[in-house]
Amino acid sequence: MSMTSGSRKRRQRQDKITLSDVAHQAGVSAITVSRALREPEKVSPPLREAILKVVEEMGYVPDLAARALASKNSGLVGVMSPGLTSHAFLALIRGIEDRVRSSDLRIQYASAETDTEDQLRQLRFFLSQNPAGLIHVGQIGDPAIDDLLRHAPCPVVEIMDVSREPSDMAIGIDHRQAAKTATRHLLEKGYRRIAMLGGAWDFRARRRLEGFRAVLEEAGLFDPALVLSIDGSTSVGLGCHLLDRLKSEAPDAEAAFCHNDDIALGVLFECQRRGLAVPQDFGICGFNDLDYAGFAFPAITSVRVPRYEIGYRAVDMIIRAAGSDTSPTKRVDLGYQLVQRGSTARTG
Amino acid sequence: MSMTSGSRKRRQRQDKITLSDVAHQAGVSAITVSRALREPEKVSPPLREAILKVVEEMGYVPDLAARALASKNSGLVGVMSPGLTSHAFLALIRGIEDRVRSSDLRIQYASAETDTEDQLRQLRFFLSQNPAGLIHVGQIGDPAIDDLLRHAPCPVVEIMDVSREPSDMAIGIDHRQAAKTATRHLLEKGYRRIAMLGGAWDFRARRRLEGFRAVLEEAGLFDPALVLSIDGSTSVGLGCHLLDRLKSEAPDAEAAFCHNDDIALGVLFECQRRGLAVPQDFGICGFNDLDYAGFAFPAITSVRVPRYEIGYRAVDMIIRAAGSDTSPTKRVDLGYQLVQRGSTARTG
DNA sequence: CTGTTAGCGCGTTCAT
DNA sequence: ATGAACGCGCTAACAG
Repeated sequence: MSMTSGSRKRRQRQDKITLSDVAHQAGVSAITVSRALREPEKVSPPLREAILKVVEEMGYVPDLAARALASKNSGLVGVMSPGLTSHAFLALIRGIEDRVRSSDLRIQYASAETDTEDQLRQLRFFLSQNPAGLIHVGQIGDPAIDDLLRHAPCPVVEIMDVSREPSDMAIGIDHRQAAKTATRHLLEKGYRRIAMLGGAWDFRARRRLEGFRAVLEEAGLFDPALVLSIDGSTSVGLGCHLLDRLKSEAPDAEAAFCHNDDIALGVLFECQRRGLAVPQDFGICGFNDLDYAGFAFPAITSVRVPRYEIGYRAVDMIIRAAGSDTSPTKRVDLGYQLVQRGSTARTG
Repeated sequence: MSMTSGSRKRRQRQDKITLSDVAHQAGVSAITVSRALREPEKVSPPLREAILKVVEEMGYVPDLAARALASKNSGLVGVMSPGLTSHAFLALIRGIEDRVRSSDLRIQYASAETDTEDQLRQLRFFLSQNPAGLIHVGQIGDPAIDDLLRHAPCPVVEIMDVSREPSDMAIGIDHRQAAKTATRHLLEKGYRRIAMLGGAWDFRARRRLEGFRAVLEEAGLFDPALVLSIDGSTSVGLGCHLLDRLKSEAPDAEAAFCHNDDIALGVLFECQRRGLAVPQDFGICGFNDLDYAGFAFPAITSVRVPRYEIGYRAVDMIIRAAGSDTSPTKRVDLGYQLVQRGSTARTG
């Protein structure tokens, strides 16, 4: 046909249109075009319209690198977490994007691995872009990461858990308390040999284990043999595997507080496979209250975490922190909610 | 205590360390430090080490905006898709990140909404950063988006489906063929009244519908009343809802080819709730083969898509396209695999 | 192998 | 309300 797409593209790269191209065409100076774009109210209406028309015609697109360099303001907010792509973060990301849409900020995600080295790599990478803010899924305990966050030259919001003093700001829930509520619920339903099944023991999972353990110890029912997990990421398959292990190591186990809903779902399937009736023979409580929890059969009791709101307000906190000098709220606990469903609805 | 974190941070922003700070300290010129960092082999070993030591001591971090501006090379690859956070893209993102790790590229994700306007917004945003490449989950049909991609001044890889001529390059599978295979499988298992249950009819879903329809029409079994969907994103809950509707509108329906595994799982749950035996009374085939498909009870038949490899090789294609002038492979079909499991294992 | 010069495209500052 | 000069931090191109 015509020339290859490759050469066409290469050519285009050369004729990049700059601010002064537009200015020249419109018969004004570059700075006026710049203002017409960023601070329209500072340019007289007729001129403004004329400029915007030229911008449109020429297909001018501002160069964000140049803008960031000149203004020392990248407008970039970095969001970082291991396993950011997990189902549980979907609502979080929606919240973030919704809040960002009406601002001039932009978001960049980094789905780091769980190891410290990779997280540091990603953090440094954000820092090299003069970020306007950082959102970090507190998963820490690592002093090197803490240190980097504490010295970051921008607002930092640690999200999901608020049970400890944040480097800068934090928003989320108290995972220790949430676990207590869930565990008490299982006790109230008459379960006694209660297990905790989970995956990687990140910071939040450890907090939940603390809550779980505290409640059961108070009741004189805690048994470390009922706490099962393996390293690595959680999955439905892992839930199946853990129930298997649990029932072979402790056949009398009669309920499980699960690390998340994926695990809970796996446990449910494995119960079905083994002919264990849920909730009569075995009770299941998940965590996060993902969309499917309410639709499983039986529906899965879970702990609802306000993930959308956490994301929305995390961005909000960054905007506020950048805006005013008055020190804003540093720690926000949004609370959780135990959603009781069929998987723990044992009667008698 | 001491001063607030806010003022501390503000101070830090001022003492940003630049290349010439390091150069001064090390007693060399700025460009030499720059080279020591980017092209170490061009600097004599002793000098290089001395410089890197100073870099380390001063905590110098390169400014990517300045680098991008000066070199006209941002090294940024934009990944864009509606619903990027869905469970199905987890493996894709892993593949992308794994390939990128050994390169000097960096990834930025944009999880656009499904509407054209938002997608255009995100695309323009990428383009304003001089991207080194674009990865787009072909979901199109929209001429405005096609046009933007075609004229992008960088390599563009459309991923997931390869059933049509790409703007630039494409890698994925043929969704039409995949649907044919799945539908034939249901026929072979003896199902006759076969439904297609889905969510948003994006490009790939439409392709699958074509394949589904072609096979059933050939068998004289296609019935438009058995194609059910609603607008909006898919979910387990939607799967439940659709089975409900299906059984009330067409009580004799005996199998479903589902838009994805989420829908399939919802259908499975709803069957359980209704006391419909799977696979005897009702057969279920999903799509994607997410991790849980193999662990459900019964395990769910699904179509495995090589998502990890698609991500990995998409980045690879961008790197190759940027590297050589020889025009590389434009369209790569990675193939799919029907994974037969219990949910369609009807005997007789 | 190392340094000098020049400028990437834009926004800030200060003038008009 | 508009513009001129300058520099952000870095690297390309050339020089030595």
